[in-house]
Amino acid sequence: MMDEKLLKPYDPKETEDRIYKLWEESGYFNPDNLPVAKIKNLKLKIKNFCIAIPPPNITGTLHMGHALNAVIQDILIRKKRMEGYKTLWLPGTDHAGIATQNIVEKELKKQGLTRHDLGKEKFIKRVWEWKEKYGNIILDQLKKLGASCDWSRARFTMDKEYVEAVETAFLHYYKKGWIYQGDRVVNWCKRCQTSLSDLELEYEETKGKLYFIKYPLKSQISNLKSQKYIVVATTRPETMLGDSAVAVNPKDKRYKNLIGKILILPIANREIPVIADSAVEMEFGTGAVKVTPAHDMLDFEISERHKLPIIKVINNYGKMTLRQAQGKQNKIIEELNGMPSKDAREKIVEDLKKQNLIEKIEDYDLRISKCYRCNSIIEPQISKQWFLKMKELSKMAIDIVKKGNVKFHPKKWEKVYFDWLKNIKDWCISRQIWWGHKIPLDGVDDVLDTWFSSALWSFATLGWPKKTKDMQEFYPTKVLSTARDIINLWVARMIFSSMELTKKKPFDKIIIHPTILTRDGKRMSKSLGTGIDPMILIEKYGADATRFGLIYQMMGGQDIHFSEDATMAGKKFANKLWNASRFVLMSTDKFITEYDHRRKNLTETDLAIIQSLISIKRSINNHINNYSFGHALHTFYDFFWYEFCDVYLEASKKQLEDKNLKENTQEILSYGLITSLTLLHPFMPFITEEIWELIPGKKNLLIIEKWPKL
RNA sequence: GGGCGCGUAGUUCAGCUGGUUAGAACGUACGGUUCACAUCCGUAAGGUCAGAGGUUCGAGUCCUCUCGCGCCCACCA
Repeated sequence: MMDEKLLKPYDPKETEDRIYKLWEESGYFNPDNLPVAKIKNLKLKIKNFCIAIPPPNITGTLHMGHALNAVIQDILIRKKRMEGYKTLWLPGTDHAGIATQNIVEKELKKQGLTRHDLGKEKFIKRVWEWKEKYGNIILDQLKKLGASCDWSRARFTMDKEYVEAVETAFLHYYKKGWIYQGDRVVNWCKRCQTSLSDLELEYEETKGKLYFIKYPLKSQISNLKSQKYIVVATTRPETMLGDSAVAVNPKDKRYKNLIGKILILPIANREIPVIADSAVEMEFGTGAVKVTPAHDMLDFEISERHKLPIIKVINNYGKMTLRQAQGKQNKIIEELNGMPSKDAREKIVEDLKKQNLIEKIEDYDLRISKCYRCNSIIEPQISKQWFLKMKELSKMAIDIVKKGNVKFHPKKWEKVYFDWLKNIKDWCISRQIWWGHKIPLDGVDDVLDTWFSSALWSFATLGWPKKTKDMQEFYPTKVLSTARDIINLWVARMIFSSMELTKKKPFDKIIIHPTILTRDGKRMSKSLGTGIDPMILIEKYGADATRFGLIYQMMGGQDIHFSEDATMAGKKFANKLWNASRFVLMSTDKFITEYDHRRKNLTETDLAIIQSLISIKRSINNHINNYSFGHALHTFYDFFWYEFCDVYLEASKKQLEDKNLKENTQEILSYGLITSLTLLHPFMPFITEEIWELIPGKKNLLIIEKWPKL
């Protein structure tokens, strides 16, 4: 008897939630419930396969990149589960320090409140409320996509056990002497009121000016009578009040006789020395650089070498603070004090012009740094921060990839990784925000860089530092699939954290997936309105079609110029599959998973389709193993539509009427359909499982059906 | 300043280690379809493979240069 369902066209909306529930109730997302986990025979070595999801930030909802990444991981997981591995996909979310704090602050602002109005305790409570809401939305969205994660193991980077892991890691480094506190010039965000690491900056090219300023010599030099001053070039004249020297390159002949001489710093009227330091580029500007240790990283390093005083002239809010700056009290200094640094620049330049101390002003293209979370301009600023020594850690991270024990796919991304690690500076791990892991030392208000905790993700989620069964079974994990923009921010740090803390690598392979751009190749962005919401695609076309659309366009490592047409094609394809299945199920009630093609009495058409099936099984299997998901899906699509449907199904109509051919034809139809559903399941899990439900004679859910024999 | 990637039909892309008249999808045009599917089937038009030079019996595929587009990194103030 035909199932009533088969009379209607395929409806993803009616199907998907029901099928997902079926999976959840089966318990098979949890590796401990899989048939393989019940095997008692000790001789059989159970193979494990684990992926820890890159935890989405709780700042909002999933975007297309998350969706693509989730589908990639789900394909790998579903295939391995069908291959009989004890398979775990561990889900979770990230507290995302600054990003989340900012977004909750924005919410408060709508009510006219700041975080200071609430106070720390109440504010943090608010953030937890936000987390409850959005953390769950994200997990629900992953479910909508069909992600077969073990939700019973879901983790959050600030849950109780995770806090323990973070503290253990910190203390481990601390005891080793790798964590130290010190005054350094760091990237300071005036809005977020915190330090940021170099990786947390974004850069913007802007048109600026290069100011050439004359710094007069205190005394005339006998053999160089014409020399009355040194000209320095700067893009930031307002910082000059904090200068404590002018530096030149020791090899620079132009300034040879001036090294050690004293200059009078204009406006401040302070005496500063001319020093020699090889960090100075002779070719740039005039070859003489003003040294402002409190507001420039290079200058700070120079000042350490030369033991120069550090004079802070801009405060944490970007305003001039000139108590230390002046030599002699003067009117201009008084006026400048408290002024925003931007205004101070104009005022200073104006005054220098009056004194005839500006030689020239040139147009200059410069690159300004901005906060990656709030887009404010960064103010390099001296402050007391915590640092983690990178020397040993970066070496470990380099070695394990060099040896080939951790592999990038595509391989070219190794270079990005190596280049960063080779020139790495110590990691500033403290942040002056409220939302995050507290630095475990008494009396410290700072929190840890959010990436410090993310760096522990692959093992903290499995129970580290405890010696859990999960750590034994699933660590190291097998694959990390992620976006290229966090190779250093996250992947590299995960690798060295793991090498040091667990003495094992965190994963074998790193898949760097394509970035999803708009059809015109622009960045998808919410604020520009160029983004596409994967949930809307699911609503319109269904989750299978959405998955299809993403993967179908994922050819090679090339970025995807996303076109909704592919999603629409996915919906059409789902319908094609549905109708073809209807036809097969109306024509036969056999259940054939393997077919002996050496059997006689086959028509040419029979032979051709059987040979195609053999070849696509192999091809799809290889493509998935090589992470060529797009190619795998194209292979399946072409086979199923143009060979199985257009050719074989059409031919079968006549063959079914022929008594001598009928049985064979039925068997081949069944074998073809069952093989197809199995191969397609990792890509389009809902519809394949739904059709599977209708197949007479099936024993399991498709989710644990055996992957076809090659 | 350094690095990476891309430029193939109107559009989005395949084309692996160089080898027969360069492929697909979508779009377009025309035709068909009561028999699983109009979310269908069939037919057709469309490309000096960015440009120049080179290696080769043979290059979209390898090398060099040029042009165009995109991305990343860097302490030239």
